[in-house]
Amino acid sequence: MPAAGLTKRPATKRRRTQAERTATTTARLLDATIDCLLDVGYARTTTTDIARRAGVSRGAQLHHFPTKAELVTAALEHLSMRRHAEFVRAIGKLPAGEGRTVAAIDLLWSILSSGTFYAWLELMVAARTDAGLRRSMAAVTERFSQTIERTFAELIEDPRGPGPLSDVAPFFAFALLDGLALHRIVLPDDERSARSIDV
Amino acid sequence: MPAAGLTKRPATKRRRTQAERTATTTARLLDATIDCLLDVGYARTTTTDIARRAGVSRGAQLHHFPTKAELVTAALEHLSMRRHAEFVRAIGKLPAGEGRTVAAIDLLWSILSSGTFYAWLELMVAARTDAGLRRSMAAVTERFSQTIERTFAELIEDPRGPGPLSDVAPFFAFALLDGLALHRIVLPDDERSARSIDV
DNA sequence: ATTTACAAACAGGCTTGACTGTTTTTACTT
DNA sequence: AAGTAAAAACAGTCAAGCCTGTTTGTAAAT
Repeated sequence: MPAAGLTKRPATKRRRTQAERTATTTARLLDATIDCLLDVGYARTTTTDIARRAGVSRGAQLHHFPTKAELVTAALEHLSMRRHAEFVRAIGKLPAGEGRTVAAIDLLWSILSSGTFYAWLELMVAARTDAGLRRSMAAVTERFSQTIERTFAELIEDPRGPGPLSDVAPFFAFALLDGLALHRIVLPDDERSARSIDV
Repeated sequence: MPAAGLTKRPATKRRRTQAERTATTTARLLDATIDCLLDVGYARTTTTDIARRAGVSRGAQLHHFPTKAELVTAALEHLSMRRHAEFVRAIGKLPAGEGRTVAAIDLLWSILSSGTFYAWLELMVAARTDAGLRRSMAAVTERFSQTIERTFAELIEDPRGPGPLSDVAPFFAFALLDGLALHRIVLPDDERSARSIDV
């Protein structure tokens, strides 16, 4: 075995390991894919454009993601991670007081209003007519929802124990907020009063 | 001038008037457009495919709708009509009793679950990244919502008069149902219990 | 006679994935 | 420890196919 320092890190040239190279290239591609979804929507998202935005050659792109479907699926996972990270990060900032439920809803709303929601929406709608994508989507969404709901459940349990409604409440809240975010595409921000009615 | 009977209707040959021809052709094109949106989604909807489904030649299509944008916009109007017609038709079947509110919500839900909702959704999402389409969409959606809300308002006014919440209630209900319909893309029908919580 | 509806071929542009070649990293051998 | 073979990452070009909108031509209605 050679000196560890030489094979792993020549110090002067800093040659990157394969895993590192793969990681950066794929990350750039996935970020670019999501950016593309946000900017031009799924319909006009092209692999060429993605590669250009990522600053990655077409060859490299096709090497890591042979088909567009694989790229999109991977981007979906990536997106889910991002949404989850956003959520977890924001959770930490929650006030410990009693108005936590309202704060949590507001928090959820701010996340849903952010770009990642619309990227998710683009994929969601595309999934409706794409069986393969729909399967991936269902799995990812399922995991994401469970995580969020679990967090919510342990966050809120003050009011009279687990009633018959407490299990549908998160689902309810999610649907409502998603619906509001959906309408916001064509509506400027008004009627936010509807937001204050919750749980 | 020839005999009126001849110009208008030769009886034996039944030559169709220009207006009739236009009407049938455009109707077929618009229906085909919506079918296409439902089947393959906005991303894979092509004008060629629409013409093929409609059984209309490409030339005829381009004659009536010079560009894809015009076709889609027209289809949007057409779709709005259809949704409204569905709603009005269903309204007539409402029981006159006291449980009308719940019945109305159920009604709304059945409409939103139907195909027209998903066609609307496809256009909605596409509109997010298409300024022109978004304008049309906003106008149509606005009109549609107003009609529905007005109907709802005169339908329900039993509980303690117009409170501060009564104006946002329809908006609230719409957002909730849209959100539920959205989730239904990847989820089979469960948690419909959330539906029974309303107004 | 003129306008409108319909038909069909076509050109230009764009997208996807295949293909060929080059550089960098890892694994293996001695 | 060094050298070499294999594998992986990367680069760029290309062809086939598709989509949109144009153009040219024909039939029917006013």
